[in-house]
Amino acid sequence: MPQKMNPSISDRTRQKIIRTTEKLFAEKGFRAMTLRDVTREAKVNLAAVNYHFGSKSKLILEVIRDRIEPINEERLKRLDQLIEQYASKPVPVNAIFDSLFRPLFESNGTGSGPNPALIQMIGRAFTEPADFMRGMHRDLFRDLTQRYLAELHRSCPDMTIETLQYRFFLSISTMLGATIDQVILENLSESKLGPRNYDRVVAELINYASAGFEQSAK
Amino acid sequence: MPQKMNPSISDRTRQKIIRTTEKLFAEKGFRAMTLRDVTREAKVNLAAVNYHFGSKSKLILEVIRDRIEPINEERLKRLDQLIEQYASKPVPVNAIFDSLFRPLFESNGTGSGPNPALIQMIGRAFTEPADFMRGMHRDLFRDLTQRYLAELHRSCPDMTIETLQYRFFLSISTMLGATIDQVILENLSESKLGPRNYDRVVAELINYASAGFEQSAK
DNA sequence: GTCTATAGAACGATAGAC
DNA sequence: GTCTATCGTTCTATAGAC
Repeated sequence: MPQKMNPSISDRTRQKIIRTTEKLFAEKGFRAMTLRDVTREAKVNLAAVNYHFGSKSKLILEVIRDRIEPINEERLKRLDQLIEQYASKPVPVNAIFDSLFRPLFESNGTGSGPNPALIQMIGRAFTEPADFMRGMHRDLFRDLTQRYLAELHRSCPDMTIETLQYRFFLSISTMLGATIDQVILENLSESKLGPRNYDRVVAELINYASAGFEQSAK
Repeated sequence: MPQKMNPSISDRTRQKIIRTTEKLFAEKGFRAMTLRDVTREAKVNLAAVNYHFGSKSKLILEVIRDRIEPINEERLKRLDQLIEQYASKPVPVNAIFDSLFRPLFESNGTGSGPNPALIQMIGRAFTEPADFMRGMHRDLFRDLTQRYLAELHRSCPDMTIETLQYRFFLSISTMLGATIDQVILENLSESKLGPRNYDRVVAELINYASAGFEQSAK
């Protein structure tokens, strides 16, 4: 039976599988990422995946869950800090989006700066059409969404709930698009936007989404 | 040898394959969409796909290309109309985005109103990680992108080229996110945003992207 | 916990009759 | 142009030795 309580033993195998899964799922999606790919690149035995994780589905679900949960915790932590900081006054929209977007792009999972594979993997997890993903979306994001919608409503009290939901959805879409494939960005721009300048990407994303959400211009 | 010149003969088989491919690729992506699925649902023989299209890859490339090209033509037609309409003055950003987004959501491919499967398929085509898609992205969108970037530059002369590219990329991301999966939207909103209210989606999308792009608020 | 070997199923593609 | 039948490949998953 796989044990999850003692990380000091040699579940280096486990960790190698997780890291390689993250990378290959980000690049290729669920169906195109084969266990043979993963085990070959991680330099572990093919049978190790089923021993440690039970199945391919359970592997990918566990990897995604393990990566997203700390990010969502960090998001809520920052949101709470903002609410405290602004006392009872509404938090500015761009500060709310900062707390929502930045933890994703700063997340590493290993402890050393932004992790492109992880960022891309989370975008992929959202657009992955495999059936077994549906339930996970709800589990991981329902409460978070309600929390952010409530806070945005407090900041934009004149906006109808429906409009608020539409614009929040568009903001999430923008964030996901910025994570999935920077190759598209390179193709579209024919410029040097690609090389993982996440500081700039995050800053642009927060400004863009805030302006789009509030639309005080029009 | 498959013939493409005479649509009056019975390539009803061809058409049934194309429509079913569109639907299943939109739902499941390239790898998870099997030819057995397609031919079963289209009620044609399994061997018909290879007879008419040569291979699974050629099938999906042909379907995507046939659907996207008319949309891109319509986009450029509307953009030209705007330029004429505004004489030599810069075209407002929201009008530019209108010409870019609306043809996608109004596209049908069959001649009768918005086609959800087609809209979703185009979003899927962008996020599809399969290797053989890369070249197609560039073929179909490089010129279009350059054209729109040039026009947006004329409307926002004070914006640096780099910023312009970043924000245009974010606008494309927003559009794609709005096409791919309305199930996510339903999960996130727990509301009745889902039922294909494309008029509302397009209007919100254009306003959102225009405001995000210009950011005259901040 | 790691390995080899393989079962069992599904896939894309094609040969050949009609 | 449509069909049946099947080849060859690749996949997930597992049995069993070490």
